[in-house]
Amino acid sequence: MPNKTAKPHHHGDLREALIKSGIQLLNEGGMNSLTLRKCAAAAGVSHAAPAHHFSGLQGLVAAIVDRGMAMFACAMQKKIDQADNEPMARLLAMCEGYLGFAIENEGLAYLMFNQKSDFIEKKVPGRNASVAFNILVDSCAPFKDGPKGPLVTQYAVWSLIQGYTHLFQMSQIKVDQACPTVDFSDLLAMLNLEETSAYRC
Amino acid sequence: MPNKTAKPHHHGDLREALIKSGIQLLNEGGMNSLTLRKCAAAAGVSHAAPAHHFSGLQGLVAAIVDRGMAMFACAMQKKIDQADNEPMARLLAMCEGYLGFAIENEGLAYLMFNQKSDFIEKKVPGRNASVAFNILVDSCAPFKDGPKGPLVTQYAVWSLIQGYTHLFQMSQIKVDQACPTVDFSDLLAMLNLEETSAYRC
DNA sequence: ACAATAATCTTGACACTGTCAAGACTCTGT
DNA sequence: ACAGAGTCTTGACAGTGTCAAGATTATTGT
Repeated sequence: MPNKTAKPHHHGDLREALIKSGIQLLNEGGMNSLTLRKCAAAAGVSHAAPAHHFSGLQGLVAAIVDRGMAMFACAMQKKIDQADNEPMARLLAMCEGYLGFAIENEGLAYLMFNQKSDFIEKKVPGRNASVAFNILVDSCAPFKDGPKGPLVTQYAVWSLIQGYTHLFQMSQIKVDQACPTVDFSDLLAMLNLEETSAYRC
Repeated sequence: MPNKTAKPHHHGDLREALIKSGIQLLNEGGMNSLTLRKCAAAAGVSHAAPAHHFSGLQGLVAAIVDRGMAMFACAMQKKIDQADNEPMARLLAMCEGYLGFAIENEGLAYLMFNQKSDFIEKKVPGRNASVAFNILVDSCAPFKDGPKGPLVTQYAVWSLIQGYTHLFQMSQIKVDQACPTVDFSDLLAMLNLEETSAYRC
């Protein structure tokens, strides 16, 4: 009879374990620490085992990105829910969730935000990526459309927060001691955002 | 006597050749195509030769980034020089140079923009990176400072163009057929930029 | 219940990578 | 001319992703 206390031949939930190991490796040692073999080792499994759950490294990355997107969406939504029920406060909260997630999950966020999306070619972005994207869209919805529709507002906010996050990650935004700190609310305040006359819900 | 037509033992300008090969590899096959051994092969030299010119792969990358920054600064300056002598036109031109460079040198730009800068720790960013950064600063100079000084304007513009470029590179901005194209001028127009009353030169 | 099949994991191999050490070649300055 | 510095080659090593073959376990059909 099989000894249940000893290591069983089947892991049980290797796929999940590999994703978790991968995220941990990412956040501990950055992009270059994410390795199929290290994930396998962390899960206590041989180096070729992951191949049966993901199509190579690319497959594992895709799964990790999808998982990350779920966490990302959660982080933003949580901030939004804590904010005042007022469009600008909620938009800022969304952005703070965006940045906060990137800071707290540096390696993971780097991986996520540097994935070429299949948005155009396959028209099928990851499920959780869509959830995250919709949070951004919804946060922008209460504001007046630009001359070319709502996309202008969305892209402006997205570009601004993504750029700020990116510069932050690349340590190009100095958190200086001398001059007053420039935080994201200062940048957001520079955007010409007008709320639509009527609150919709 | 040495036969000059045959391959000489000394390359002549290996350092330069490696940088050029590296940039070509980057723009042809993206980040994962940049390899010390491939650069060496492209320069017709053994796999360990590069070590005498750069401190490993990291050193080659640093040199390539520095070279890229020079090209980047050129691209922006060229656009600025072609623009009307008017602050907003020049700012937009700078941004178009920024984006244009990233599009024309996809792999190189990706590498450059994803390098963690030593701006804070070593206080010494690459020489050419400073040149490029100063072009951005100068382009923002004619506009009124935010409540916290000129940094707000700089970071707003930088974040916006960097974010837009990044999203573009990641194919997250759809160049759609149905809805009117959102280009960067639309986003820049959303920024609250007021020129200072007096033109300074 | 039991055999066939599928799923899961291991082992071993391969090509490719960066890096190092040792040595061979070539140029330069004196 | 010669010594030394600079430049490049060769060979080796540990990691890496990926594949193929096989061993082990779970599931399914009858």
